Order: sequence, then structure tokens, then C-alpha cells
Amino acid sequence: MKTDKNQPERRSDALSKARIVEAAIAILDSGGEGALTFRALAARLSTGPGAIYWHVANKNELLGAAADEIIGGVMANVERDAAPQAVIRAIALGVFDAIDRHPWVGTQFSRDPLHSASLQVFEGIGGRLQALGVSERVLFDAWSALVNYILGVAGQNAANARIQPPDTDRAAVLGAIAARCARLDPLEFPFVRQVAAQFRDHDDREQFLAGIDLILAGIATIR
Amino acid sequence: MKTDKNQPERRSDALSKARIVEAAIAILDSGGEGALTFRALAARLSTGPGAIYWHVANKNELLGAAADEIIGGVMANVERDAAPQAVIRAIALGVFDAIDRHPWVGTQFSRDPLHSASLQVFEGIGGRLQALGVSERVLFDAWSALVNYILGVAGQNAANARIQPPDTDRAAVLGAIAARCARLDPLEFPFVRQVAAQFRDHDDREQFLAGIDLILAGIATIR
DNA sequence: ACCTGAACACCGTTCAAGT
DNA sequence: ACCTGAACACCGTTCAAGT
Repeated sequence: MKTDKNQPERRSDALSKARIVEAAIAILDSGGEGALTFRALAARLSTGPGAIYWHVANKNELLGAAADEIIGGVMANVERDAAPQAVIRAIALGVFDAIDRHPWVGTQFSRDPLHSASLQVFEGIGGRLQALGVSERVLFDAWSALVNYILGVAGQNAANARIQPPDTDRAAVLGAIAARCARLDPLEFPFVRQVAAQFRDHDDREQFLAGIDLILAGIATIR
Repeated sequence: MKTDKNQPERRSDALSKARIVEAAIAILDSGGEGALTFRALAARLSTGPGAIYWHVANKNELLGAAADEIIGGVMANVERDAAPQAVIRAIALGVFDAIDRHPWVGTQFSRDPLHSASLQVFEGIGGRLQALGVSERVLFDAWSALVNYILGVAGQNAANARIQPPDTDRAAVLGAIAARCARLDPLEFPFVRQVAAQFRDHDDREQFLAGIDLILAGIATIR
């Protein structure tokens, strides 16, 4: 039985928060954070900037709703029936990959820490640590380390994306950085010089996951 | 023998990059990131906005120079003669405390990863990991985990500060968040509800350091 | 109830004109 | 060489006026 959602109007050009958020996501993904303007958004929706304010309080709320949309989708698809460590890795990678595809999301976690997006991540990580049998005494430390790491990297990646145009060549940027490192004073920066080659060929995602595993290994030592 | 720095002019009202950066830091510290405006800066220096552009390319460079000033001071004061783990903790806490006092600095690490501020942190952490005897194979993982964590938390704290006015009551905010957590659905968010009380009384700095120690413990397991 | 679009109060940045 | 400040091309947001 298909019970039609009895929407008041079927006109596809009627404005709604859902349509506004959808359009905002499209603009953010294709043009980056700088491209989202109330004027650009209004143009895409064939209306004036003022119309958007009837459905959305301000730009902050709009960005929050857009981020919730993305993270909500990620968290809904996390496989929850695996071993606790595996679920923690899946949540972490889910967030990482979402920020990779939609860098602007990374800035939004700190906007309101109790919005559904963040809450789902918080609960997902914390619940698995309990399932892992982490003692009450260190549970809060373990949880905050993981959450700080995951959301911190998300924010850094978002900041990086904001600096670089949406279609920058990652490999070229890494190569340029590595080359500049190799030219540093060997006496002042021996380590950075040495690590430059590895840095050029590294994969952000792998390094991110290695960090998660190091924290999990640390948790295991005091569990 | 006091060899006077033979500066061309002694007039204290002469504009210079140093004076501009100093004034920018004062504005950023007292009013937050939103308060730094070329007009506000010009007013404080009793000149026009255009004059600043003679000494500084744009706002981005200005923020970078200001952040370098702060982090440079922190890194210069790190005690380097202690045990490697202690130095790593000292660097991490130095960065953390600097962002606590000057939240706007936290956004600047990702601006240019090879500016002196970031480089000094990178080298400081990496060098101590080598001193710790971390094997070549896992050195890069260990280093990137620590650096990601330190700069990630810095960025999150900066973002939090940008949302809240510079003189917000921390304890009141934490209390309000904890209260909202306690009202969440116990079936959907059991962990978050349970952790809310601890969250209200937690200390950001202690939690940050606990995370560092967990990563160090993880590194020790594969060293 | 919902939409329109001009207008307001800002930005960063530029640039001709001054000294 | 360095400074001035008006002007340009933008913002987010508001609001009287429309339907």
C-alpha cells in the first residue's frame, strides 16, 4: 500500500527547507565554501535572497542542516554488527570519507556539538568502547581521545580544502611540499627533511587510520 | 656593549609590519577573529586601510604572521633537555595553552603547513620520536598521529572560540550541554547520557593530555 | 502564508592622488 | 618610498510591499 505523503502542494518549484538545503549542498560540493552565497543560492532556486530567510534562520543554520544531511547518511550506513574495534574504525573512516567528498562538512562539527550529526558519532564511539570492556575509570579518556582525533582531522581537512580550490591536484601539492622540505636547513630541520619523501607518497586516509589504530592500541594497554 | 639596532627612524608612529602585526594580535585577543578588520586595524594605527597594504599583502598573510609570532614564542620556551616523552608533552601542552590564550591561532596551522610555526612543531615531535627509538617502519605513523591530534584539537578549539564570544562563561556552557545531554532519549543515546556528568566537570587540558598519553602508549606497543 | 527585490550596514581590496 | 581615503565589488540580513 503506497500511502502517499499528503504534501500540501505538488508544484516542484515550491520552496522548502529541504529543497534549499539540497541546493546548498550542490553549490558547496561544486564550488566550495566560498561559493555558497544567498544570492547564488537564490539564483539557483530562481527567487530572491529574502525568500530563503522565510525557511532558514541564517547562513549558520543552513550550513548545519546541510552537514547533518551528509553525516546522517554516513552514520545510517555504518555496519554495526561487527567487532567493536571494527565499528570504531568504520565510523572513523565514514566521517573521513564524507569530509573527503564534502570538505565543508568538517567545519560544522564544532558549530553545535549536540546536533544530531555529532551526537551520532559520539554515541557510536562511546557505545563500542563500553562493548570493548574499557573500564569506567578510563572510558572518558579513551572516548575523548578518539572523538577529538576524528573531529580534529575532519576540521583540518576542511580547512585545507578551504584554502585550495575544489579541483586542485593533490599529488602536485604533496610533491611541492616535499620539494620545499628537502630544501630546508639540515641542521635545523633534520627530521622534516628526512620524512619529506614518505610524505610525498603518503595516503591521508591510511595515515588517519594508523592514528586510530595507535589510539586503540593505547587504550588496550590500560583497558 | 649595547649595540643599538640602527633603525632608520625612531618615530614611534612610523608604520611597519611588526607594528601592524602587534596591533592585529591585540585586536584578535580582545575581540576575537571577527573583530580584525582592516578598518579597525587602520583606526587603531591612526591611518587609512590602504596604508596597511603597503606592508602586508593581504589579510591571510597578516593572520599567518600573527600566528607565527605566537607559536614562535611558545616553541622557543619549550624545555628540550628532558626525556623525549616529556618534551613531546611539553610541545603539545605549549600549543594547547597558546590556543587557549589566543584561540584564533588554531585556524592558522593549515594555512601554510611549511610556515615556521608548523615546521617547528613538526620537527620537535619527530625528533623526539627518533630519540625515543621508534623504528623506521612506524615512525611516520606515530609522527602523523601525534601531529594530527595536536593540530586537530587546536583547530577545534579555535572553531569553538569563534562561535562563542571571547568572554563566555566556560562552566555555564559545559553545564548547559550536560543538561541537554541528560534530556536525550535513553534508548537512542545511552552512552552520551551517562557521560554527561563527567563532561560537565571535565578539564579540556587534562583530556587533551590524556589523549597524547594514549597515543604515546600505543606507540610504545609497536616501538 | 509565502515571496520579491531594493536597501542597509558592513566587508577586503584597489588605486589615483598626495607627501 | 610611503601614506591617504574615496571607491569598487562584493557580502549577510532586513523589510516594506506585493500575492
